[in-house]
Amino acid sequence: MASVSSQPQFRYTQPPSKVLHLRNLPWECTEEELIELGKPFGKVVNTKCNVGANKNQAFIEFADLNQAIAMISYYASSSEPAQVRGKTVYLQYSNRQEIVNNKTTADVAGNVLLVTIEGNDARLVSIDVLHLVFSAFGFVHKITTFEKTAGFQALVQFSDAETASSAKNALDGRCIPSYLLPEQMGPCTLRITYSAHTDLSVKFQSHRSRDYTNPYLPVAQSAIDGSGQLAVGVDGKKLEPESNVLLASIENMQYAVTLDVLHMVFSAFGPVQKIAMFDKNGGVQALIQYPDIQTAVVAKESLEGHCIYDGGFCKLHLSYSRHTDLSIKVNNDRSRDYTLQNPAMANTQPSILGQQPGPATSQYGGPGQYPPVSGQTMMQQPTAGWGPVPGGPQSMPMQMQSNPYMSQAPGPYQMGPGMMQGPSPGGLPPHHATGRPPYGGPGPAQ
DNA sequence: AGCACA
Repeated sequence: MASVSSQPQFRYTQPPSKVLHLRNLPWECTEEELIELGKPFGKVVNTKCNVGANKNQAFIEFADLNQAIAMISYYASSSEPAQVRGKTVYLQYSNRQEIVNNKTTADVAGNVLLVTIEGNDARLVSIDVLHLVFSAFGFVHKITTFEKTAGFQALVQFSDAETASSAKNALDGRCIPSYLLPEQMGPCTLRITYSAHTDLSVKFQSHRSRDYTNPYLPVAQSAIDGSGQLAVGVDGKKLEPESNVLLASIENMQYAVTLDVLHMVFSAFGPVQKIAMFDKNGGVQALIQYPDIQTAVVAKESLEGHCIYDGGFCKLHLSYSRHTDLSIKVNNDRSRDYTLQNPAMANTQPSILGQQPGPATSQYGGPGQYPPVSGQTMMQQPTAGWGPVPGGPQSMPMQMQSNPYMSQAPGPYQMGPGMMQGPSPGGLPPHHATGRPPYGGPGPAQ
């Protein structure tokens, strides 16, 4: 009755192979257990575990066919079945002749994790947020971040593979909690595999790499803040990947935000060297380049979360760019290099706008001062001035300055150092604290 | 308990 012409379905009909197929394995059987099982019969040259939908199958490949035959023969006549952790394992010849591509480093557990951050804003995830997230599982020794075709990735080094495994198991496929991210950011999913690395090489503390084990490691220039202090701490406390280039995204852009508007807004804090605008994720973003980091820091601290126009319109979100020098190919309505037409102005010459073509010329065609940062000045904008953001993080320093109630307080000096950078040698005076216009120093240019 | 695409 039984036809012998059909595909072999029973183990007795499988032709011998040096690859054995195992089933009914315990959950997450390890390679070591498979090797132990096969070792009495010959040399195990390859294995693959966690095969199949239930992850309870595996393959063992012997160096020689006779070794596979020996194992099958033994258990075919043995009163004791093959077992792993006390669980009976069923063996048969595999219908494959070799195990393909098994255990190539990537899924061998190690102390270093390769983390891919997925999401539109993945590259805005700071190394500090990553540190915070992974520190929940144990001491994080080092983190490096980098950009690959796979996206924004990080290597996270733990003491040992056990700690790394617990972090991987808990975090793989999960999103970074939104409260750790800037509010406009979309979800960021973590994809985690083991890295083949065991010890990362971190030469500097910087916005893209950290060594939390070495307090004496030199700090990269890009990670030093305006007061010359470390913006990074080996304890991971106060950390900002500061840059002289700001990335601005504009939320709720009910009104057109032009290059000139941005230039005026950001010039309040110092000379703007370059601006590049572009569309991203259906919104508008811009990169604004200052000559130095401290100016960018002040601008970011002052403007973050605030709106260009009253009513919550055109809310600014600022982060530090990884750029340090923008490449402006052409001056147009989306990008401009303000240093080209008058190189001197980057340091001293405030009358930028008067030399620019375009509609903004009329705004500051006169005295050539950087616009003082006050509500009044901002009100010159088409519809409104700077408005406090409803429910925003804090009120604007410049509004505090013009607030009559504030005059009773001992001035802006009560504001913590976090609100603005203190004057540093050759740096930007805290204009919105003192009431002086920025760059109103000796010999204001006319 | 019955053959893998990472």
